[in-house]
Amino acid sequence: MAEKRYHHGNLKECLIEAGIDLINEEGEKHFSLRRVAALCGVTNAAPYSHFNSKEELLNAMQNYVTNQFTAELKKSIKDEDLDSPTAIIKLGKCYVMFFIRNPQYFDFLFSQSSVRVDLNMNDDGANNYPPFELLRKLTFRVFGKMGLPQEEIKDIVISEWATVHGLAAIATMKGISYDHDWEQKIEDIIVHE
Amino acid sequence: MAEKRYHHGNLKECLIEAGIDLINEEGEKHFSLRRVAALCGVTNAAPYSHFNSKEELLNAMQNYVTNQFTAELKKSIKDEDLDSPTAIIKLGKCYVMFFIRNPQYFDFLFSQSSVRVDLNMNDDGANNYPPFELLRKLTFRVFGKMGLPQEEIKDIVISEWATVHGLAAIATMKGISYDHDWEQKIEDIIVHE
DNA sequence: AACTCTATCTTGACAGTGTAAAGATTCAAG
DNA sequence: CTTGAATCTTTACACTGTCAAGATAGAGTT
Repeated sequence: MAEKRYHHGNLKECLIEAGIDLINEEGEKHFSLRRVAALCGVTNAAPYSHFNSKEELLNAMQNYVTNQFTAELKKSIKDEDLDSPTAIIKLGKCYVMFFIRNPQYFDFLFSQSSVRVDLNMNDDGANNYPPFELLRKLTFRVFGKMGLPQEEIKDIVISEWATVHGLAAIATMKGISYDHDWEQKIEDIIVHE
Repeated sequence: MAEKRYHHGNLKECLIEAGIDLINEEGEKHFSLRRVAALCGVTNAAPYSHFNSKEELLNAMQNYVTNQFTAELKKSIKDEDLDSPTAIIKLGKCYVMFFIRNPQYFDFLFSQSSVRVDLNMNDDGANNYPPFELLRKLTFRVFGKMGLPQEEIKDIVISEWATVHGLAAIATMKGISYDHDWEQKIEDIIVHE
């Protein structure tokens, strides 16, 4: 039982994590600034010392989850041969399975999200959405080695992202019934391209 | 100037259409029952004569838009040869372009939506999400004629849906920059499979 | 034509929300 | 020890979804 102090000491991070917990347990619908504040043992307006609005806290929470997502994606290709197509398949499978394991996160991350991506792929992709950037770099590496022209690879990148993102969207829809093993089926579908 | 009558006469439909207008103009964020009621020239609690909750009105609005979406999809393959793969491409292109023309609708229809789909495709698909059902029937028709086994066609259906749904999701993200012609690119990507 | 029933809309209230302003408390630097 | 900045509380306001009670109007019956 932590003693009740005037200064919380770690409120900013506590708000972010409590907010994510709240979304996991009750859904974004029942999320509110005041409830998150209460969960951290703090009053109404305390969050405004760290965030200028509810939306800013939600953005911070999205970044937190996105970092977690990106870390898992990176780990999924850690021991793979980065010049082989199997790495792309591993990455795509991880993309979908992350949201099958955490269905709440899909809507949370992508509905009214601040994902930034240059689909023209002209610049260095520095401020692109990190999961997309992982997929983009890996795909250019693999298909570049195979001698495919840049423009064709661009189409492949978009196609790959659409496939895995679409599969994640479908798999996490609330009214979906599916008896089979997603992990297996996803691999079949990705490989089949 | 409609005279101010106690009974609106057409409130239910008026609420649905005014609600959709509100979402188109200000986004789901600023949608509220009271504002929609005001737009229809009616007070706070009037909507409760036609809907038991805010969520019920939102569902009705989603159905309204989904019907519009389904009608456009049907029209897109009206003059096509339903045994040819080109029909599938037309349908898929229409799926994506609908949301590129109406970006607000993607989040509105699919975030926390009540889409119902049996991906096992065992029953007759009677209460499946209509746009999916269009794609499913058409695909079984085309690839059935080509002699492909049922299980393989099932995978193709899911893959097709994931692709067009994913493309729509990506194309309607707020932070996406893309200089080329979506309609052309989408066709390339769908055909390439 | 008068009456009644029912669907529809209004009024007023309540708890919960995001947010702003003003004040209280603590901590760290000088 | 003092002072200033950072952090948290208190209070207040407008807005929200929802409910209960009452007002109104139209449709059907007699």
